[in-house]
Amino acid sequence: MLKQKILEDLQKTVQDLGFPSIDILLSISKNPYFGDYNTNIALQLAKLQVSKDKQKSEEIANEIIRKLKSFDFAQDNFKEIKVAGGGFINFFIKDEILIENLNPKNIVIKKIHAGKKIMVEFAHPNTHKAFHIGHLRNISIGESIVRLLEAVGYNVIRANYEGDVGMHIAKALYALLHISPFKEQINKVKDVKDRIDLLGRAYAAGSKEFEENEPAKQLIKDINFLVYASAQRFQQERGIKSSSTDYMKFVTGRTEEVDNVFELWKETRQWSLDYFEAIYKRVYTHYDRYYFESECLAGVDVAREAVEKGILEENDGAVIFKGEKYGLDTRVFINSLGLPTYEAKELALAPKQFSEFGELSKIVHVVGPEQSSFFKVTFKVEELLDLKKYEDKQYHLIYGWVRLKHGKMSSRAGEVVLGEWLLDEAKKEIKKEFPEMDEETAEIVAVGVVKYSMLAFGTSSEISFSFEDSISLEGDSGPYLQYTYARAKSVLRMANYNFEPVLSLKNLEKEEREILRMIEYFESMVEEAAINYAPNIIAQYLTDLSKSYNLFYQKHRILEGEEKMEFRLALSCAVAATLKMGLYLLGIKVPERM
RNA sequence: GUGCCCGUAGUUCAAUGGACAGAACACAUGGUUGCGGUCCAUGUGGUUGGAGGUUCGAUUCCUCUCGGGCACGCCA
Repeated sequence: MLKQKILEDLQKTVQDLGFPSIDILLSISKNPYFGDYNTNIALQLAKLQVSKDKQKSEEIANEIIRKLKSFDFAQDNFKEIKVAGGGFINFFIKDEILIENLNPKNIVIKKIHAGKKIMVEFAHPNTHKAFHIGHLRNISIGESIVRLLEAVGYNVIRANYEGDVGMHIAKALYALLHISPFKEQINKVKDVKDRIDLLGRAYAAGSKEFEENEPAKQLIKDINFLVYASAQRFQQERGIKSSSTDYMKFVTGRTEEVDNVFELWKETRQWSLDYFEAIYKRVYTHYDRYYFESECLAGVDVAREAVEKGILEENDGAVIFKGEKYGLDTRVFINSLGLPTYEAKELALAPKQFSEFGELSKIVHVVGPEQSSFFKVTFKVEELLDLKKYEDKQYHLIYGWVRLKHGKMSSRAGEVVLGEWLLDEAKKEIKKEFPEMDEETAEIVAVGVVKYSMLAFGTSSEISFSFEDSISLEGDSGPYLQYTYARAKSVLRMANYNFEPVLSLKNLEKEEREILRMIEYFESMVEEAAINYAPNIIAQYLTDLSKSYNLFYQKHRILEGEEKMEFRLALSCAVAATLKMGLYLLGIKVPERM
């Protein structure tokens, strides 16, 4: 974990030598031939000078090295610092320094961002609708980012914004109120799953009617107003400021249904929330704050204020933002009926988020790419409303779509692949593959399979999920990492290892040193992954670490020879600890046996 | 029509303007009956969609172009 210190010394060196101050990039070396760390700083500095020939950057590199070597730190930690490749500076760490990393108390991540508070908003499923594999990826990413940020010291607030008003709900409620057999089944379903199943079928039936049946369509629109009225009543009962709008005046048909709709909305909304809660638990997630669209109806009032300030404008009876002069899209905040759109609700949400937990350094919204235009516009409007409060404080973290590789996209819900189905299916496949495995381990591996597949790629890239690849113990997969962990633990068990590392050893084998290098990099990998919101960096790192360990395992015997054995057990212990911590950062559990 | 994202080995994906573009899967050859079996090694495989430009240096930045996805005043 020398990176930070090397950077500090480089900074000081550059300053002492009178070079212009620049951002110093210290990279880990993929190839040990280029040392353990390297920097291109001399090339960068040469660029800033008049002369551009190669000789110059090598001269600068040598000058830097000479100065660097005068510091105690360099004397103590490196067996060599040398220039190569026309100006790169390569750092070779002393073996005994690397070995110190085996001490468990050295495998820690410095909380360099301590004191900062950040909100990560993720999951956001809509009630009355399916929880699909996209939500699963969203949660996998969100949960991992939360853990990464916590690891580097952030105080993280976990938030979830769930849609509990809108047309999709009106469609489901319509079917539950007016279509057989749904209306008869409402009082019969008691189990969470049966209830969610009924909601899914009701939503499908309601959507169909909305498309095909004109009178039904009108009725559904009325129910939508009643849902808004219900949400308003619900929040007022709990003392939350709602909008000043009287939704009842929009209802064209019978308004006496309002009590029915209110009760039904409240009841079925809770069904969804109970179901979601079970899934959150299954994938090891929880939230500090659940936000609901129903508590953001006052966004219409914020939007109206924005009209008075000249930020939004009225147009054809609606309230819109003309984005053209900012290079953005035009978007509707209040529709011509007077209902807030998603945009207006966001204007009510943001002030809540920024006021409830004290000073936030940022809010990260984990949301799909299709919302890109939406966020650009709402962020801009919020900045226009209060620049100091919102500038650079919000980030839309895009996550890509999930498809199935051998794509039967069908599931019980019809159009989408359910998240729970994917978890269950993964578990089934694992049990088929490992008949001896106990239930608890199978569940841990199944969640690991799904989560790893969701995290191993860049967050914004679309992924195609393949059971075959994901479940494989070979190569790039969750089980491969879990297996490596279990294997290391098995050896430690067998040796009754007492976790007291041996910190001296001469003549490291190549494979041993390679593992030590990997462990040396762990901390900076975590920092990099946290800053860039990139769990895939950790996934890739853990795979590399596992590969190094398995190679070593194959070539050398651990339980053999006094001194070697102690060292190799310490090495195995450190690998296991790093794997466990790394997998924790991905939101994946490790089985002690598998 | 406008804007955003993507295009890299047969396949799935990496690579903050840097060293020979890296892994995994698949394929070929070989090692290991062990501490844990589904482990390991080596090899084959690339005009980074195409054409220009900037740079000592471009997968990365700029322009054009082809192909795919998404969004763009009354959904969430």
